[in-house]
Amino acid sequence: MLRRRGYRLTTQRRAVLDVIARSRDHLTPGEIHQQVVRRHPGVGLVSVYRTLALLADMGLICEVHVGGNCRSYLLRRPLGHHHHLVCSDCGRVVDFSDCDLGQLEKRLAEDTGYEIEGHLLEFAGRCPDCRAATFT
Amino acid sequence: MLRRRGYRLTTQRRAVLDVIARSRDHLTPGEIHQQVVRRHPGVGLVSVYRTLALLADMGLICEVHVGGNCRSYLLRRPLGHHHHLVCSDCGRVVDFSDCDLGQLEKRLAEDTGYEIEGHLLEFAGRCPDCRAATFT
DNA sequence: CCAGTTAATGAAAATTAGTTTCATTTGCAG
DNA sequence: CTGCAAATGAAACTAATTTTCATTAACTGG
Ligand SMILES: [Mn+2]
Ligand SMILES: [Mn+2]
Ligand SMILES: [Zn+2]
Ligand SMILES: [Zn+2]
Repeated sequence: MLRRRGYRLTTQRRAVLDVIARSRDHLTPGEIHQQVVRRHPGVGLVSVYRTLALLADMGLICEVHVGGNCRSYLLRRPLGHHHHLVCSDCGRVVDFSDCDLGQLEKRLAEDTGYEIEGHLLEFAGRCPDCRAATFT
Repeated sequence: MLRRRGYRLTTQRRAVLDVIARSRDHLTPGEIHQQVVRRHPGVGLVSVYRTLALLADMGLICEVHVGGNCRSYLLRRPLGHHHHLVCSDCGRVVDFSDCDLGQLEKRLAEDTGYEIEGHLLEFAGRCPDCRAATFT
């Protein structure tokens, strides 16, 4: 796949991909680097970052948004359970409450054996203002 | 609300909350600090961080998970559009593909005027293994 | 209102994460 | 093979976040 897009197939890229493919967990760049170095000492953390950017860009790896790593906050307007629709251009946020995921949640719980505790749902899009601005 | 939970109502906490409440955007700790300092010079960035942690903990503010700030990756197993169910204990990830949000997406688009481009959906829960481990 | 207690703060250092630069290496097309 | 551009690693650099600790100030009880 890398080749097909004109990227070179280097040992470091192989190694990073190998670690990610082997693991069932999600790993941070640091963790990936640690594992890479075991077999390939000398591989730099920089290359791990570069490879991850590349792979994410190509859609070969997924990001997981667990926990409070993401730092961007706003007031909780409706105080209860709700979700966000965020403008990908200006960042404006609209809240909404009806997500109706109970059906899906129940099925997932049955299929996987997980005891589901909650969910994160966010839509991204372009707000009316930003859309208008484009056609000016 | 702070008082009710036994926390002191300090000027810095007021200030942070005030900035967040005023703004319609989501703000990073740094941005919040900048605005706080305008009216209250001398307030430390540290306090902003501490206050944010507190408020998030109490559920008074929302996090927004936009963009690639979160660094945790795993191989994209099903290559197409899909979502994650993450164990909140050990981090194990299950992929699933049927999210059926078209209905909601359409309604949101109509109600808000946003041109919706995509969504992020993640469930959190405890995997069978971790659940079993509890009852040992 | 006042003093005492103790949670909360700010300065500074320490840690951690991520990016940039640049000389050197290496994959790969020819 | 050879040559060259892409990719790498070391190191410096920037930015974000946490820890430590002496000082301050919010609240409690009188
Ligand atoms: Mn919200
Ligand atoms: Mn996935
Ligand atoms: Zn917008
Ligand atoms: Zn688990």
